[in-house]
Amino acid sequence: MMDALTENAEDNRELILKAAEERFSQYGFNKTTMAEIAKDCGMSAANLYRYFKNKQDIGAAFAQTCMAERAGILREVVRRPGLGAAERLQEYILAMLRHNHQVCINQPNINELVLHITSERQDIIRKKVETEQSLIAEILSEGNRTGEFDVPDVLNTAEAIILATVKFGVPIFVGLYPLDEFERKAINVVNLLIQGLKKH
Amino acid sequence: MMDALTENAEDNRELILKAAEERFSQYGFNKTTMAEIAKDCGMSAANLYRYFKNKQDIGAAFAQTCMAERAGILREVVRRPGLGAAERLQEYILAMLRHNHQVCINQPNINELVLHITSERQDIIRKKVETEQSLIAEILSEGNRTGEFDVPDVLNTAEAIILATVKFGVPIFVGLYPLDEFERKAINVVNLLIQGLKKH
DNA sequence: ATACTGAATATTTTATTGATTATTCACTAT
DNA sequence: ATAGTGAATAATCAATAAAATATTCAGTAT
Repeated sequence: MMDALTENAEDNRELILKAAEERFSQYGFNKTTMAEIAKDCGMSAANLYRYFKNKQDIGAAFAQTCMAERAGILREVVRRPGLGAAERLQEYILAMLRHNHQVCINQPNINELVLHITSERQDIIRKKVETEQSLIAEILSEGNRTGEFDVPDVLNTAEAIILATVKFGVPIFVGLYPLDEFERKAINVVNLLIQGLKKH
Repeated sequence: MMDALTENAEDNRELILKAAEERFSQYGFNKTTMAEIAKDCGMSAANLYRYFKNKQDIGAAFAQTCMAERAGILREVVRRPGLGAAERLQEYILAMLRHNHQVCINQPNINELVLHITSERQDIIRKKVETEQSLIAEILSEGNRTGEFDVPDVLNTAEAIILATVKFGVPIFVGLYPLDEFERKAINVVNLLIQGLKKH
């Protein structure tokens, strides 16, 4: 899979990533050194470069893990049984808002890392948006199927919903209002959107 | 009006503000000194403090001018004759997007200043949001009156529309896509919102 | 009193340097 | 060949000093 590395190479990547994640979340990206990560793995700093191009790439891998965790939480809402489409969309946005809030408040180091890395790795953002677009598309399709919604272009509409709810999923806005006010605002927006999605 | 200052005090404020605006837009906020502004006005730096509490307050006054200019552009759309409510809302958002874009591209210094000042002067932001909320409320009320819309809570809905279109009016997002793609996205979002506002 | 100034002080920015850290490389071991 | 190292180099950070700038103040003029 990785070009010139054999069998346990992937294991080594995992090992390094685990050590790095530990350090990153405890002390932040800038304050953990390659030497520290290497020591945690029982190897030399130079050897890290056999598995990752540079420190930023280790950060990027971690950022992707974080994105995947967020996607997992959102996917749970999409798959959760017993919700109507409108209800599900609202739960989805609220879950996003709460998770975003949590990470920013409780894991500022991680958040800072993700922010820093993604500012130079647009591809990670693109992939994240793509994933979340398809999750919302799933909700919309379900709504179409049950007759609750009437959405002609599911993907395009999913994109519009992401755009319209940017304020609830992006870290920079987190401090702006207390969580409960934020939830109120999110519900307002979602209700407006749902009005536009419904079959009339 | 200003507490202890007489007649031409207001004129002096204007003079200072004009000089400052010139410098700020040409060289940026940080790179213009109080001494320079003072020299442009033919007075000493110390004397500036009779008219403004400090440099930041001069910047804040300028920022408010910029906000007022933006509000003026948006107000023109709200008052423009011969538009349906839905059409007007779309024109409003597009005008906001284009103006935002313009300022960020053509006057980066000004934009930087506004960004910097408003980060420490939440009151200016609050006032801006309030103004724009009432402008959108005007559009919604008109839509209600003509029967095009059916919006029970005009102010609340105006707030939701502002939230949902944040991405088109806030400088940080400007570089994200080329203008025409941005317009396409904005139209998508507005159409979705309009669906939700319409009388059915 | 109001309007203003030059000089004094306080704060911020910039430049410089030394130390830390990331990254590369020549080399050893298997 | 692959996996690894220590040492060299390059890039970045942190501490500090020097310079520039914001702000205050004591005092002059009207």
